Amino acid sequence: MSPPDPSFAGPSLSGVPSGTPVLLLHDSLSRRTGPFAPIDPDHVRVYYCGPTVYDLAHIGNLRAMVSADLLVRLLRRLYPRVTFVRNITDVDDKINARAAELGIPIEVLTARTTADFHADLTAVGILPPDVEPRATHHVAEMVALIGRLIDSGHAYAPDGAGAGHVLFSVRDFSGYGALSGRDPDALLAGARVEIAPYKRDPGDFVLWKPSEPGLPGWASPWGRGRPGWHIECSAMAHRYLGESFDIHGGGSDLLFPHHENERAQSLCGWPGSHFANVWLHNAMLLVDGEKMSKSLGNFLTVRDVLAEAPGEALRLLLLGTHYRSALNFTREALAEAKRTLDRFYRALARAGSPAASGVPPAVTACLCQDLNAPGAIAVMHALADAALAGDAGAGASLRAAGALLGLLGVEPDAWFRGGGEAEPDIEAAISERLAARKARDFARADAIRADLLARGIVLEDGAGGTTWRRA
RNA sequence: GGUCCGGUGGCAGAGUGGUGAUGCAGCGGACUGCAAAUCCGCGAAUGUGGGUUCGAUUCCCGCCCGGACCUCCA
Repeated sequence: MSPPDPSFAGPSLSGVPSGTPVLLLHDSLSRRTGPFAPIDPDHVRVYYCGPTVYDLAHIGNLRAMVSADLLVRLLRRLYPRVTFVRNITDVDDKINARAAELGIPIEVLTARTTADFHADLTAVGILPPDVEPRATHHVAEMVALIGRLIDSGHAYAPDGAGAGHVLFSVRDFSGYGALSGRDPDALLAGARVEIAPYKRDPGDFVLWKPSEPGLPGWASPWGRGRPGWHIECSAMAHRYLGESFDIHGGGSDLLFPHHENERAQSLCGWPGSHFANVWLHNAMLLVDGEKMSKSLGNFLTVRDVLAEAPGEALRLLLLGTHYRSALNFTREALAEAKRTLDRFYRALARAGSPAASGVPPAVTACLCQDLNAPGAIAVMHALADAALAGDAGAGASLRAAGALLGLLGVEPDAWFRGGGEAEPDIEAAISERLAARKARDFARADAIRADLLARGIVLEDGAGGTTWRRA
């Protein structure tokens, strides 16, 4: 069976210039995969939920970020302008608790965690968003939105025991539950709903709550307080992307309640708007078959993994499973991803430094099929085969394909030899081994090779002499 | 219990109403002093029972199994 034909241009719609593939995306709201039609084809607008900055990012968090990065990279190739907004949640009870636990100011914790987050994302080739709003910088917008919701009867500020709170009334939004496929009545049966006596309905959720002295708080019409979790995304998405925008994404665990509530707030706050036209949700990442989460304590941080393998290998591993399928992380798969990159870089080295190439249509076509990155990687394998056989053009195509996927960004030499101990020592050992081989002292030659291997250096005897690389 | 998603070779993992990609592993061979890398070749899969169809891995229903969500979560 032959690999996908690299000349295949993919599906196209009439009226669209031939050769321009149509992007198909799976929308969580409609539960269908269909053509993506931007509100403004000249300016695509995307919002993704970013991290709550109280702890190091784990590789499950990273999966959502890589999924978003792939989407945005593809959109930038297909459309002239893309605005990608990804927030930082820097006001949250977990943050307050962690800062108190560590005995450090909240601002120190959030600043440090944000910096760590950025470093981790950079290490796996994730490009920064166009706007990265922080919740604490947008409290005014949240207060304004809450005011609109109260004025329109979608939210209420209870008296008595609930004084200082503002709650969203799920009963006053007929579309509640549509995104997550839930019947509002059925939700009431949920045992984990916090039953507060001041709620009109057990499903009502907090928009604003009073803040104790010593904890972050802002003045508001309802007294000093702090925002609930969901309101920030509604407020910030509106500020930077408008009432209606194209794509909203995040992990599938955010579908309910977070995204359901965001949607309710925004649709009620700006009647007639659509909020997000398409909802994208990536499936969970598992470790040893179990969902990894901060609450379960079984999580691997991005740093844990980067200590074992290059960031690019982790990225390839994450891209190797379609974003809507569960991904079970294993060390074996991480090692395999690293070896795959070895082969790709070997192919690039073999192909030399040819002129720049466009992204192979087959790669774009795969990605346009609801971000089928595994399919795109399969095409890259075929290109690597051709490049290894001496096809310089295939090498250029491989590099271009890698660029679209955020891979193969360094030179082969840096990939194989970057970092580590000084090279003169290695070269000297190779010279000594060469002399031994010429003298047919293979025991000595093999001892030198074994010694280098123990230090992480692999020797390869080729027609052009002996080369080395780091294992 | 409710809602949703999924079960593809030893493993990972795509696509598809008409004899099932790709990678890893395995086996045989070439090359090599031996390796490494590379190349050639080989074997290997659609959970289960029905239905629709000329034909189902694909569409529909039941069953079994797994996962996610059901107000901390990416």
